[in-house]
Amino acid sequence: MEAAIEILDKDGEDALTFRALTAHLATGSGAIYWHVADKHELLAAATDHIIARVMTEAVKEPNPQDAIHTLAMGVFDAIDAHPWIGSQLSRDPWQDAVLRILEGVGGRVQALGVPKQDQFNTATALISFILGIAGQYAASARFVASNANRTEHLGAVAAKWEQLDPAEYPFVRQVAKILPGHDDREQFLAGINLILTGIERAR
Amino acid sequence: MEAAIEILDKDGEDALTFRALTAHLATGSGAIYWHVADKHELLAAATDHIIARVMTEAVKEPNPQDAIHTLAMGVFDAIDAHPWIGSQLSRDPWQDAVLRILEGVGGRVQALGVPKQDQFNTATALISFILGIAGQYAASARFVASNANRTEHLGAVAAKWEQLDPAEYPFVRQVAKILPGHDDREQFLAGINLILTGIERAR
DNA sequence: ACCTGAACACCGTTCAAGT
DNA sequence: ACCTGAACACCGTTCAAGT
Repeated sequence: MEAAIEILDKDGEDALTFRALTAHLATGSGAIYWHVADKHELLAAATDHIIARVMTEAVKEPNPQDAIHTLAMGVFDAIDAHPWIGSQLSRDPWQDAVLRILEGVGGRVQALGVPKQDQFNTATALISFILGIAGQYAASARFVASNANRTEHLGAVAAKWEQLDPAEYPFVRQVAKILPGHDDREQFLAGINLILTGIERAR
Repeated sequence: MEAAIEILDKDGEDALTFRALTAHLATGSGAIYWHVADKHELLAAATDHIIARVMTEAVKEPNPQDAIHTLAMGVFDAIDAHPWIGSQLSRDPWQDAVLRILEGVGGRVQALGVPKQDQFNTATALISFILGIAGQYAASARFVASNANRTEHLGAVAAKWEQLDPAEYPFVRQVAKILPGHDDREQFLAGINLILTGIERAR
């Protein structure tokens, strides 16, 4: 598990192959298959390994709104530190790691006083948003390895957006100016707050 | 393009290989590579092909809230009809198809009267939620081919949830009862409405 | 019970050679 | 300009054989 995470963190998700892992552990592929059913289970276990730590740390917060914040930011930071988690989370909604997040979010949704029949839809809405961000963030990370060429990459995307047809893409052209300077973290928090406001209002 | 979509719809995303496509078109792999850079571009083009149609159909609606509804449901229905779109959308946030959705959503967010500095975060929050659902829905579709064993599959998931430790997973155990009977479409709409309520309130 | 590692059945992609 | 298809450099997974 640790060896797998090490490879994923150092060289990205494509670098984790059974051959790379067997080389790293000086073993045969059969040895790994004895402990894990397939590659998907390997990735899911590695993801759960990290998310589990994030969740237990976020448990302390007593205020439900704040708890959802810390919880969501915990997931965000985990994805930031290990971008491959983002792809894995958005790939399979029923893996253990997602279950942990659902429990954490769901508990706070309950504490928020959301009526019982709305709790499932409310919690999964938050989860969907978080997983959506996860996938997007992972995709960005795949393009840009270092933070140095991140701004460069966003600049290139923005330049492409500004060359779109003004009649067809007025909005995209307008936000192209904000894109290179925008803060992912703030953007994520804004989304969480939007949903929290919706929850509060609906209640 | 049509041949690729045909294969994807009939046998799922794993079935689209260059070998399957060349066999279907009675050509060589080089012929495809002449028109498309790589597999990712092929998938992105196929996705854009379908999303483009959805978007132009949703343009008519004058009321911005209703427009966001039709637009989101259009994407949802497209994923329902072609589950591979879900994976593809959540994989790359900067592909053409996502840009189309962003423009559609962004325009309505503007029409909703959201202050200029909040429009980007608001529109991308909606996009993130939609892409999050896209990934999850595609994952479900990967597990269950027909709708017949969908309920069966959800029942199995729910049964697993109910066997979790009551102390650690109280919320998940509680919603396990609702899971098998729940309606994805309604769940999706509830999420959209939650965000729309948040937008309205913030304004 | 757990590990070895060759072998199998695939992939995406390239590129010299054709028309 | 566009296509052919063999060849390359990989994959995940299996399984007889070992300890």
